[in-house]
Amino acid sequence: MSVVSLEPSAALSISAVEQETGLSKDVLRVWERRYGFPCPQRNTYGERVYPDEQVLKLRLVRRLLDRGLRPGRLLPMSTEELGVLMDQSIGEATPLPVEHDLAMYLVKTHQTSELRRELSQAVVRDGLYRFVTQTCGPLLQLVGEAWMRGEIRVFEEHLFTEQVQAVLRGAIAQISGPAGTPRVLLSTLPGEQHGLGLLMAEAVFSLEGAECVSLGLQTPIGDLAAAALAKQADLLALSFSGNFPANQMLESLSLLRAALPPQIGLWCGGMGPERARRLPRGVFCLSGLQGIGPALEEWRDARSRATLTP
Amino acid sequence: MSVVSLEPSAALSISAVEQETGLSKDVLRVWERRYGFPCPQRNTYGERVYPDEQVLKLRLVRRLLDRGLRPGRLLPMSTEELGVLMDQSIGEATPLPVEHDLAMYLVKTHQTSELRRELSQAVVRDGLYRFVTQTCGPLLQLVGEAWMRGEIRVFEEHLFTEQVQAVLRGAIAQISGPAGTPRVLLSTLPGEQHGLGLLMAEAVFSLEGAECVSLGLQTPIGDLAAAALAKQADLLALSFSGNFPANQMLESLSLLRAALPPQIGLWCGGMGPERARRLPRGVFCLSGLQGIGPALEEWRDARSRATLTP
DNA sequence: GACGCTCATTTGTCCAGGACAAAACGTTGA
DNA sequence: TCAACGTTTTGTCCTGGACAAATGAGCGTC
Repeated sequence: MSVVSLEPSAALSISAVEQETGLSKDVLRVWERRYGFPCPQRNTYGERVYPDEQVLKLRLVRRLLDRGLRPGRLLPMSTEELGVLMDQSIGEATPLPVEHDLAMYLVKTHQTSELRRELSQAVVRDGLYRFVTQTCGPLLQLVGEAWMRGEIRVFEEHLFTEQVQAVLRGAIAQISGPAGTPRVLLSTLPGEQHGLGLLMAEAVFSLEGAECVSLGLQTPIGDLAAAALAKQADLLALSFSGNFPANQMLESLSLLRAALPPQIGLWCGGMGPERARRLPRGVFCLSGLQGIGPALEEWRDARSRATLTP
Repeated sequence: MSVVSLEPSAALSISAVEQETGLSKDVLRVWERRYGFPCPQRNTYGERVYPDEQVLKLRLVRRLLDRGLRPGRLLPMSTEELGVLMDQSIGEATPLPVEHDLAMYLVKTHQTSELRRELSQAVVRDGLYRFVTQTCGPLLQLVGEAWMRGEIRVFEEHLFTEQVQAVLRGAIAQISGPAGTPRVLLSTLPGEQHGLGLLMAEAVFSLEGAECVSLGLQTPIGDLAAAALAKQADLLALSFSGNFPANQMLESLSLLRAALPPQIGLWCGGMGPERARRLPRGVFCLSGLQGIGPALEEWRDARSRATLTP
């Protein structure tokens, strides 16, 4: 009945592995039956006990699954082969501008206040738009990749996130005016843990003259539709990180499109939708933060045309 | 294979109920076997389909479980009887100051910018300390209770949370100095979704002259220990909402206490620990936000005594 | 009355292995 | 390039039995 994982190098129960890897118990068992991996030992009571290396491999598999690879192909491979695949899909480490190098250094040495100062300076120096698109976005990606390569730990990513969030929220508070068109409702779907993408989008939307109403993270679908109506939003914008399960994203977008009145636009952005082949009808995919400006322009054009020629 | 919950009044699959209620599939099935509740219908494929009312009742049961009651007693009861129990454990609805009434009205009518203005004014008028302890805290509880009674919807709570968060973060940014004693690391455990408690604590800690480093929500246990060492924290402060599973809280706190060097204090606060009978040795429970000041004072006393008489 | 012990009961998790829908894939034809 | 269709892969759900851990009750001791 003990559930939680404990000592550093202890072997884990099936529940603990479920938590660690995000793979359900059913999946862990059925993989073992079908592919022969994982092949946990058993304790005295016949319960599965997963050695650390297998958990590591499972985590790798999980990441590659999220990138569209399939279990039947991945599970027979060795940990090394999986590592190679992973490197390929991450791509070459891009050469860094100096300031990004500095930021990564500050993250790795936990110099949070210095990091925040650098970021704040960058906002003032470059302006919010360039800060978001050229500093924030790339940095976020760098940190994410460094985490995947195991170069930084979770808490270091958290420290980084907090600093960026503080700077961004401060900047947004300054520029957001009371009114504007269109009125944009921002949020993420349940399960999405990452909020920086949303915050960056809010910054750019505000800069482009839209009125932003953020619901924060993880709003249930029904509530998104209800909120859009209640706040009389023109657009509903959703942010997806790269880890968000692709199936769930597509399914939820379909449901949401159906639940939403047709005149309310449904836009989405982030690593999730950019990797998707095709989105449901009536769902618009923003191509990066830079795509927000042109998209808004087009929306306003269409709107004024519709108003002028009824 | 379809998983996600959908239309407003649709009945839910076992996976959806697991997500909604936090009760595992195994538990849902074994309760049905043992107590005859829940008693879901079946779809064409023989899969369980849970009507809304049963999900509602399960949610109630879940809450009461977290308060120390036991399944064998709760499950045979009717929804009404459970409601009575719930009311008892919530306590009488406290009479509201007028300003809280106004805030609740603004929440229910989705007047977000008005709400934010009111909150900002309150900060300036009453000072941050009184704002946090006398406005923010009680309001948060009111909103939570209103949600439990079904008076407000999830998205309305989200809108509220965003406004409070914005105001709090703005205020914290202004007061937080670079140094101070003790150095406090703040976060929540994985699974904790609510961040306002943490933010309020950060505000009070900062006001009391401590140096705050926030890790944001949901930091894994191992990373909390690592972060405390890396940032040379004096205290690790964790926030728990009332929904957080009591068992998990106690178990995690034990683990954490063991993983942390003894000279680093482990403090916790929020609805979770306040209801707990007894916490693990070496874990200190803050009694509300007002408890932070005295606790810090005592910590500083103990510290200076230890330094003076080595 | 506080504490420690044992024993019975309650409760959550785990297991096995079968079943089946939905997603992904591959092929064909327009 | 796209649509339609059969095949394979894959995740989730099912049943019902087993058992350890948590809880509570009863009892004796300090």
